[in-house]
Amino acid sequence: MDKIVNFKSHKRSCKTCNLAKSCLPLGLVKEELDLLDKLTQQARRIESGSWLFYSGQPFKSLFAVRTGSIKTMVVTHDGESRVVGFHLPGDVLGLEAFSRRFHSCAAVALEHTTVCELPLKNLNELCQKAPAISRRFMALMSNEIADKHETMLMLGKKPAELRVAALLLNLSSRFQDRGFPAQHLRLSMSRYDIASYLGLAAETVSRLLGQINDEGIIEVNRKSIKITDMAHLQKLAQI
Amino acid sequence: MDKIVNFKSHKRSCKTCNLAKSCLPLGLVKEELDLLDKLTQQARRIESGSWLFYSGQPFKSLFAVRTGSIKTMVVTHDGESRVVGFHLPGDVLGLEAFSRRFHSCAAVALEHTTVCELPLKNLNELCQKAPAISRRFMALMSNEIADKHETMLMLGKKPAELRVAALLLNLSSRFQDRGFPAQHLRLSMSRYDIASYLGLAAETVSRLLGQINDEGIIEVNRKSIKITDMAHLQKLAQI
DNA sequence: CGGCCTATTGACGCTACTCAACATGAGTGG
DNA sequence: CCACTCATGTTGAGTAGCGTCAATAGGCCG
Repeated sequence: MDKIVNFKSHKRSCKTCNLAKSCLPLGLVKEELDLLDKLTQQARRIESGSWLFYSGQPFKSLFAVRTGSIKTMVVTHDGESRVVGFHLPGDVLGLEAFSRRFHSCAAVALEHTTVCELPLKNLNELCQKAPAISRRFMALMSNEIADKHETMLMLGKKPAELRVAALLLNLSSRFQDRGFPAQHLRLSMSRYDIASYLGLAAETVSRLLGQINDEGIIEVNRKSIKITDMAHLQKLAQI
Repeated sequence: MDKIVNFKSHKRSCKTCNLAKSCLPLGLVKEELDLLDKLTQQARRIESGSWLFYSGQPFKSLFAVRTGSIKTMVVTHDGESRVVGFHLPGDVLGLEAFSRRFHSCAAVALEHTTVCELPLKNLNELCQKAPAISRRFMALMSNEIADKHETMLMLGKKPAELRVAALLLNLSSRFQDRGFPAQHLRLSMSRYDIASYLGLAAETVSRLLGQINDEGIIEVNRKSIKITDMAHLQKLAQI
């Protein structure tokens, strides 16, 4: 019951990676994947709590999560930071830096994590050679914009219980997309991270997880969440 | 004092449009602009309050605001809607639909507005012919992601006064980018729109505008805002 | 001039924050 | 293996900020 979810993708090539259906390679043909493989660097390991990139750092590479998970956060002027996203295997990071040439958020590993690195240097010519890859990038970015819209919707004045329920469902469905049971989650992020992401206090998150637990909808045990009444949870999240 | 700001760009070509420095054409060379011009359709007029596109509509075109202003909003399952963005001349709309092939938000004119239309149909080959245009799209999207991060930061647990001050400053600087005085704003959106965007109640927005007015930092008169103490306003917004 | 929509202002209540104490688990060293 | 420490999570009490409801005022249109 400890490590319910354990993303694995030992393959070194995009062509054979089992995350290909959600990651960059989606929809690309063999020739394009070959180009992509040539560019992709050896996987990089990141310890829990250490940075993949930080806010203000020059934009050198894109990253794709291979195993583990990562949070992205923006830092306010007074030094405090807010979580703006949780990223699972197959997710691509760094897209927000294309225009400004430096990262406008920081990425921190939530656990032992490995990522694939795509140096920007060769990315431009890659896009030129294979327009499909270019379109794939646009699709990823456009998805991210739509995602942020969803989140903004939630952050604006929705009751706290709804927010927590919505996050659980979001993670659940993303786990499922990656081939894992939708009913069992292992939250790699802390209550503080969740609170920051949802615009709540950590105490409130803790209280509400307890409350939803008491209502018999989920079973909470620290990082482990078991969804026992999916329909009811969806009702809480107004889905 | 009524129509302080009145964006004008009568030219029909991207090459001569006075918004080119903030709009799509930014950074493109003559040949690329010619391609863009060939694609761009006759400007379209939209009455105040009517739709440019709505949520769920098939993705057929991108739009660039020429004159006027537009709000984008997402609709929740229970029918209520939230504003996710305000768009001024030179802003490009519809980028969130690239991936899903349908619009995930709705766009509504806040006043008499004209837009340039770029049909998706020819967009793909355009990107292939001129990779710089493709890169420009990516830059616009990446900017939008970074922008949404900023907004999410604000929506998460910032005091109401800070949110209002931050929005005023955001609009002010965007007006200035377009060659208009930073001190005079004409808000084309209603208090309800502002409230929805900031995750507040309309009454709260009204109260806080009044409060900031009483503090001698701005002069509010319905839609017209005059910023009299910029430094103080920036302090309120913690910038 | 009259009706309508938007904005303002006031009173009240509730949600979620803050501060604080406490519990629990993970990691460490003896 | 156990005791200790520290980080993380839980629980409780009190409170402030903002939302809700309601009434009123002001501008804009026909």
